[in-house]
Amino acid sequence: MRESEKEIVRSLPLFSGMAPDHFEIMLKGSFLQKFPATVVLFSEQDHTDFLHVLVDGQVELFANANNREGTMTLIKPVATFVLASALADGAYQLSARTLQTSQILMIPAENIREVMALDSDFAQKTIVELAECYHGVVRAYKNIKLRTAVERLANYLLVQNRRQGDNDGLVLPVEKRTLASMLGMTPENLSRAFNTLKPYGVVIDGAEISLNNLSDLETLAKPSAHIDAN
Amino acid sequence: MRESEKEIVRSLPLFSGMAPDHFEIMLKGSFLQKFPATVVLFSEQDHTDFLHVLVDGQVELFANANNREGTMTLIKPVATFVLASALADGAYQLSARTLQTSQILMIPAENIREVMALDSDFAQKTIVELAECYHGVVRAYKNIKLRTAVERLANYLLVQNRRQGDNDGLVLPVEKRTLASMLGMTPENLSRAFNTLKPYGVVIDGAEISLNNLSDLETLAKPSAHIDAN
DNA sequence: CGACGATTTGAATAGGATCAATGGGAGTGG
DNA sequence: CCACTCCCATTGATCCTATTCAAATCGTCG
Repeated sequence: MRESEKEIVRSLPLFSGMAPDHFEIMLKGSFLQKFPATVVLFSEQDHTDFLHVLVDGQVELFANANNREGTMTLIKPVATFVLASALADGAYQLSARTLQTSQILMIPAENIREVMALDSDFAQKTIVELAECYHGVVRAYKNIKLRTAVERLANYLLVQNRRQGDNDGLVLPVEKRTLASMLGMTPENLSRAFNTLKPYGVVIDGAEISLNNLSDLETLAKPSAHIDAN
Repeated sequence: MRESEKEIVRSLPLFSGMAPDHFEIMLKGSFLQKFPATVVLFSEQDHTDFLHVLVDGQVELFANANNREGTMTLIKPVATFVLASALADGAYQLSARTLQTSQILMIPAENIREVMALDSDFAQKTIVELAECYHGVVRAYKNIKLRTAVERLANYLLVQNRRQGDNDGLVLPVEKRTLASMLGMTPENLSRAFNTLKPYGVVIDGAEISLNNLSDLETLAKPSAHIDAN
């Protein structure tokens, strides 16, 4: 693993502020792996002893049941995933596939536990990270339970617009069918939802979306600090 | 706080095995409070510095958005709740109300952090508890995203049947309207879902449900170890 | 160019919500 | 003890949202 890659990992809030020797203990036995796009990394029923860090690329976490499949979340670099599984019983709860060529750092869960015992500051950060993962799922759960498909899309657009610099527009970071699955609808329904938003100033050109009437869109979306992420 | 009540709290996996003096540190400044039924304990936007332990009674966690309300989960004694909020930023993500007269122990979050630093075994248990909370929400999220209302009800009945001793029947632990909200449907739709399940051996008599054809019900429900809790 | 998959559109259907009305229990007060 | 009230639960009718199936269009890439 190159120094530059180490620095990328170290820049995560979870690892920043960690003593260098603790960081080295953690990386002992870790390995950085490169995967092509569209590869299934693991399945719900699998078992893991590694914390994963997506260093580069894009990963989709999804689940299957009753012959249906749904995207649960999208991971963008740099971020950890399956933290809870690695720290608890080791059972993945979700399947994962790469959406793009991706580099993933695998850290033995045992190392995490070892450093947590040595470094109570890191233990605290791990707790906070885990708590944030929890809140993330709670948000997603509220989103799908309390909003209609059009509302979910409208709020998604508002969040992306904010993240991409408040330029009254955004570029979709994933294919529309993946977005549809993440928002809990079919691709056909996503297409119709976009049409429904046209009167609210939403103009679609492939993956590029313009938002020409934010205030109307917000009136429809009713964004909530308790559901929508930053 | 009585010794008998302390023992109840101590019986939780999170606190069992904790050294007595650590347990006392944790309880310092804690208080046990009694609430009548139908009382809102806190709201989504509130802020907390306490871990809550439901010692007796029943509590519903719910959320509001767009003039809608939905039950997120039901807490039954003895269990902790809002662990993630207490340990992280202190923001509740959910509102809570009592469904019955309830006794709740409030433990200062600061105490938890203090004992975690002293006792790495407790820190590890806290992590595991938090990871299990996370997995619980992921299960709920998959449940609502991948199953229809009838399937969710069928699986709920199978889980309750198992929990209540595999006696081909069960007693609903909550009012049907609360169950409906928890399963993500209207009371009317729950009523119809029960009717849909009649051909599968489901007989309803108030809160008492008989399951007279488990194998057909399972065929419909397609229970999954990755969604349904134990 | 041709093939393949993603996206969009249309039509029909299903799942679920809403509105309205009725039945049924539990609790209250006379 | 009984009547009354209130809220929960059920049923019917209708509407709306979203899925399914089918077909056409668009884009990308070899």
